[in-house]
Amino acid sequence: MTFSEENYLKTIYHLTSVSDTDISTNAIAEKMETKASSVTDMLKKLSEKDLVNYVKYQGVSLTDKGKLAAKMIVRKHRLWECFLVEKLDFSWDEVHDIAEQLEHIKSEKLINKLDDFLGNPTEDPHGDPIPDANGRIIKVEKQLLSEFEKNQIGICVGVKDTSSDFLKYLDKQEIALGSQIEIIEKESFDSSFRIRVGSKEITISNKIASNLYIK
Amino acid sequence: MTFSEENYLKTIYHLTSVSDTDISTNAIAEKMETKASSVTDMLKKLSEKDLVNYVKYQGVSLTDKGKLAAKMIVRKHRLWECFLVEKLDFSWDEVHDIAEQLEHIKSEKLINKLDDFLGNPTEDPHGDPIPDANGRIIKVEKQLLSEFEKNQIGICVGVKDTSSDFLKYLDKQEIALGSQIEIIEKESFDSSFRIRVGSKEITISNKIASNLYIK
DNA sequence: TATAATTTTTAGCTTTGCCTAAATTTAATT
DNA sequence: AATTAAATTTAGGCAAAGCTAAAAATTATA
Ligand SMILES: [Mn+2]
Ligand SMILES: [Mn+2]
Ligand SMILES: [Mn+2]
Ligand SMILES: [Mn+2]
Repeated sequence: MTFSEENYLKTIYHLTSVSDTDISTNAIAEKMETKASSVTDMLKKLSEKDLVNYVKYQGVSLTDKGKLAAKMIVRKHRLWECFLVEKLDFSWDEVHDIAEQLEHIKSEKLINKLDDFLGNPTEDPHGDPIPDANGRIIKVEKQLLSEFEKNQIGICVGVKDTSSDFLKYLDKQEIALGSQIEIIEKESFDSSFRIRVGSKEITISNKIASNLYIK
Repeated sequence: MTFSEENYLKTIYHLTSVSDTDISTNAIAEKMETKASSVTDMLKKLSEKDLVNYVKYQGVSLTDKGKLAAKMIVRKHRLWECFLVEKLDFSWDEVHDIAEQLEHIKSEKLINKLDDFLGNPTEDPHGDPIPDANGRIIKVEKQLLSEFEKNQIGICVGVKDTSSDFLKYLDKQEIALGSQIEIIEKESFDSSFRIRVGSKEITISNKIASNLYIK
């Protein structure tokens, strides 16, 4: 499987986890920052290999084979992110781009040994679940902070947006995975939040609150 | 720089370290298991980028820029091999192919952090030197076992052939880096050797002796 | 329902890296 | 020195993965 094929599978997998309906050519093109015509070409190729169910003009979905392949790539991506943060002392906003490269390294043995070396983590540095060697995922119940109400208290367990900008903003506000967050006030006008993080009280916009997972 | 360009540079670098004259198109083609015409194409491209000095029909050599780039690839290759053996518990005959992939991961920061994580090793699992971040190499004097004479004693510090087959043979004979080797007898007829490794006495062919570095 | 807008596919072109076969240059032998 | 052999390059093609522009299908709207 080529890098490009792997990237398409991963993109379809991620898009599926949001909507669960068939994925459109344009949605894939947008996410991959490529052209719809290029996507069509690749869908034919993936279909030929039984990795996706593709019906002209009707969108695409992963076959079981394709879903497993996608999960294995996600597994590699997230395990490498763990490695970078926990062993090499990278910060969580630096690891994604490097993991985008490392996820394409081909060796079952390598990834399983890496898994053991890291102590078989179930989540990556952004709170996303890591599929095991069989593709099984432990789902953790979590809600967006934006869905919380006044006086509720929770623990930050993940981020939806994993962009470097957002993660650095969280660092600045001293919000990290494991931080306790208490809703002090919810401003009805702009849906911003007044929250307590540790000992500090800060105000965050609704956009921020919509990208923080709380449990 | 593409994977292919990197592989060509690395190959030219390795061929140079053997002969130090200009490298022929055919030599590169043979080592890379490709065709001479493909090599010619790539040499033009590398020349265009000032990575090699290339004169039609006259062979090729690395420019300073090309040599440094090659060393950085070798550095990555060997550091990853160290990682695989020392941290993930791979054996020395399993790591080369995986390192062939890992050496193409692009991130200065990654490789320097990996270097530190491993304790800044100066040699890889096969006894080959690891260039530092500036491309400097600590050369260790070493001779081939085949050049040794009767009654000489030395320590095995490297292997010339790094094929899995040869390394597995050495494992079977319990010869490893650091093993003490004593020449008991040198058979003049076939240039084979009777040697003592640790407490055992074994006979090895000249071919084996010509692939073991001793100090 | 007919037309317009949007989405998707097809057709044809580009680049990279490889190939085979033919031409050219260099090296080795009469 | 002329011829033969070997090495190298050129010419022309192919597959992967991308692109633009045009055609076709689907969806939305008047
Ligand atoms: Mn990531
Ligand atoms: Mn992640
Ligand atoms: Mn190696
Ligand atoms: Mn090595």
